[in-house]
Amino acid sequence: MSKSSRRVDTFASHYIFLLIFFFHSGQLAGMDVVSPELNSLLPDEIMDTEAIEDISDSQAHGTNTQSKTTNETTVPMETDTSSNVSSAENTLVAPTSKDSSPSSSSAGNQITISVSSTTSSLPILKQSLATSTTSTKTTNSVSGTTVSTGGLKLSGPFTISAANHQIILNKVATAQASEASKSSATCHQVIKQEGQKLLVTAIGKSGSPIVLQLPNSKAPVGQTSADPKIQTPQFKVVTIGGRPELKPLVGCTTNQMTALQTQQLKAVQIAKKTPTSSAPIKFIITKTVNSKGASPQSQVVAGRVLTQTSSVLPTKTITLTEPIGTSLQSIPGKKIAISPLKTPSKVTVVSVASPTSSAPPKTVTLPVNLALGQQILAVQQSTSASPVKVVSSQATAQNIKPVQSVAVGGVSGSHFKTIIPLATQPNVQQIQVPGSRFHYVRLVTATTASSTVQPSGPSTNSVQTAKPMMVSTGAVRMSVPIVPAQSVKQVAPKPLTTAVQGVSTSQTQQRLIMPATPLPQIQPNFTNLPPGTVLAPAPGGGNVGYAVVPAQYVTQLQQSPFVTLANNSSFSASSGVQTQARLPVNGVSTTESTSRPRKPCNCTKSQCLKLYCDCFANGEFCNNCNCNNCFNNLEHETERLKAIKTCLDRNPEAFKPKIGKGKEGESDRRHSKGCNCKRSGCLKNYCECYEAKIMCSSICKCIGCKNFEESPERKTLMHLADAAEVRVQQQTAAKTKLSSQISDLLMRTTPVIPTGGGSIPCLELNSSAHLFLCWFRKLPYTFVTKEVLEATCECLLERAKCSEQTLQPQAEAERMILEEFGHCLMSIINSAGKAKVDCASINC
DNA sequence: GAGTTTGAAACT
DNA sequence: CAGTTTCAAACTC
Repeated sequence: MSKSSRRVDTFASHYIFLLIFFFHSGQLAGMDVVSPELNSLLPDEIMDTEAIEDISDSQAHGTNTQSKTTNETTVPMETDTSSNVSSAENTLVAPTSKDSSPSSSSAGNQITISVSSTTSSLPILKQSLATSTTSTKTTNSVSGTTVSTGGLKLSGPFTISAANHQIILNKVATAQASEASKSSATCHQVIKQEGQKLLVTAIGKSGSPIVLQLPNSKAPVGQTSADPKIQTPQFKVVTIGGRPELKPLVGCTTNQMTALQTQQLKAVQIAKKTPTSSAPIKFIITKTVNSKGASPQSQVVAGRVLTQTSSVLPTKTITLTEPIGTSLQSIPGKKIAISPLKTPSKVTVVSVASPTSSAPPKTVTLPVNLALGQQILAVQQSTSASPVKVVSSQATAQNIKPVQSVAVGGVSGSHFKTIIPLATQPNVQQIQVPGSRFHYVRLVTATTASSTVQPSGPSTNSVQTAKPMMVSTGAVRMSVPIVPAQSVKQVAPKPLTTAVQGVSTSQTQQRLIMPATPLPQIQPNFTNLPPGTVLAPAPGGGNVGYAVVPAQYVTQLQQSPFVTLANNSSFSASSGVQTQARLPVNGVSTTESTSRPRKPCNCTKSQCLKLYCDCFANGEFCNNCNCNNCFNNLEHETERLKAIKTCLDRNPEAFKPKIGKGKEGESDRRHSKGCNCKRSGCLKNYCECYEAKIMCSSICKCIGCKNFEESPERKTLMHLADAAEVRVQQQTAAKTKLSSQISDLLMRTTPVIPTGGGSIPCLELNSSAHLFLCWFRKLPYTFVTKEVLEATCECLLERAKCSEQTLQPQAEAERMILEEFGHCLMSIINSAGKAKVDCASINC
């Protein structure tokens, strides 16, 4: 188990944020804007009954706490702001690749920031880097830094608070948009590639956009000037609801790397080597949240206080590699503590290091995967004015379509910038909650077609799950049950034709959640959504949407190199996914996926959009099912969303697990509603309680229930079931043993052809004799009876004695024995053939 | 595999 | 909320 994995087990309260930016090279322009409505659709809290219960109150209290949590080092929650930076293993890997491979060429624009549990090779940001102090009590945070190594620079108001075990990407500080536009390029966060691709995000109160700039191949790396003029007309930068009251950006200059910064970078590298404290770093990426009634400068995620980074903080440079097919995940307007994990969440920015970059790649652990061309989300409001600049050093020219960035401010006061892709290529931004059974996928559908496929960066992120986490955003609390000690790996080594990358699948459950299409009327109560939900894009449902996508689906997308979105304006992968249901759920945890195999449904009339359908009820897409007229797929996302809404309207807890914890003193597991059995005695699988292998409880309304502890019928059934199970096991074991014995016997009976002379000539058979012997064994035993064998052996022994008495040489003796053996066999064969003929004649 | 039984979900 | 209908899984033959 990796170091990080152990940490996961140790630090269940640490959250890992995985932000994945999907960026298709051809789709750099294909950025989607997340509308406020969509943001409103984002679950304020995702709660699981068990998870909530599992979440001790101690953690629950910390969710809203802010600055005071800084001193709570003992609490493994996000409130823990222990200043031990060394422990923080947040690596931001920004490899820049010049990979000109066809697949990569398109992907070249991708910048992936992924949470990686692997700490080995990645540089670590240490607390030492974060020398700045935030306005809040939170300390040891680095914000508004520009991280650049080599060609790519990531500069902007992101805060890395190693001390808090948090890495926060801050949106641009409150600088007004106009100022931002006018301000020096440093204030803009521009991703510019070859001068054609510019992604601008105006996240945060400040109007200053965050620009990920892919530097022109010819352009010197590190050139981060975000001159709006330079921004090609291909990109429209729209500031999003910058607040006038926001503080001006400070330290926007990203191009300049102060000596202090350099030292910090070094410190980071050093930090990697230094043993870290046990406390994991929590990485939190939050979009600006409406600060109604709340301090705009501080945000609490999962009990942790996210504070604005002070502008004083020196900028950090993070090298980012471009073509990383990953998705940035963030829920705009919502704070998400994605990983409740105890494990230190690492955020790895995986980039293909461009050979041109002289500077060695710097890694900053960030729980985020960034893919250029994707939305930049989850930016915490920060007082720091320093923008984040991301410059890709990709030298390969890429066809990038114009991108519009649209200001989406004004919703609940939340301010965030989003990038609107003009390409229709759907992008999936996967939000991974490591260790949790949830998969959050943000689907961004481009409006323009872009067929290029980007291979996902060979980044592997493994994160182990921990206990259920609770995340609070402002007044919102989100708790996510997490499968204990399950490792979540993100493997995107394969070049994928789809934009989906960075799959994590430790899930044991897959549940659905959100509408993929901007359906304002559909606002499911995510609180009631079952665990294992996945947010995914809806193919036909508009530009941007959140779809509830089974994690399996995501996995399939990632794993399947055959899924292609090319030339498809819609998310055609859905069909492909469905047809690929047999693919392993994920390459990582196949066992898990098989641990809970879902039966294929057989729905015929419900279109799999009612709770009759188990797939739908479990928030899963139908996969390899036998259903007819199935609408439980991405192709019918609209209908599906409506159905979800209908179900939730009818029963807000429709998608909650039915089996939850019972009252105190009762069994740990009980049916949430109880059964209503009348004729089955609750001893058949008709009964949901019995099916769940739990006894009926007081809330059941069953008649003639026999599913209680002392029930003799139940005991009998249990015994029978146990006996049957034992019998099956025994049979299986017997079969296995028999097979092994047969194999072993065959191996033993196979004569060994000696290489040298043997003392027993008759056993030394040449290859011909060996083959003959094999054939002999295949003779019907009726012809090779014991008597026949004895007679044969006697003949052979007699021949051997004769040879021995006549003092014949060994070779001659062997020959004589073999001849005798041949005679014997011929006799047997003749007898067999004769018998066969006789039998045939009789049958005739 | 077809038909029956069963109980949850959906409907009224 | 109760009664009825619909539905698909579980079960039986």
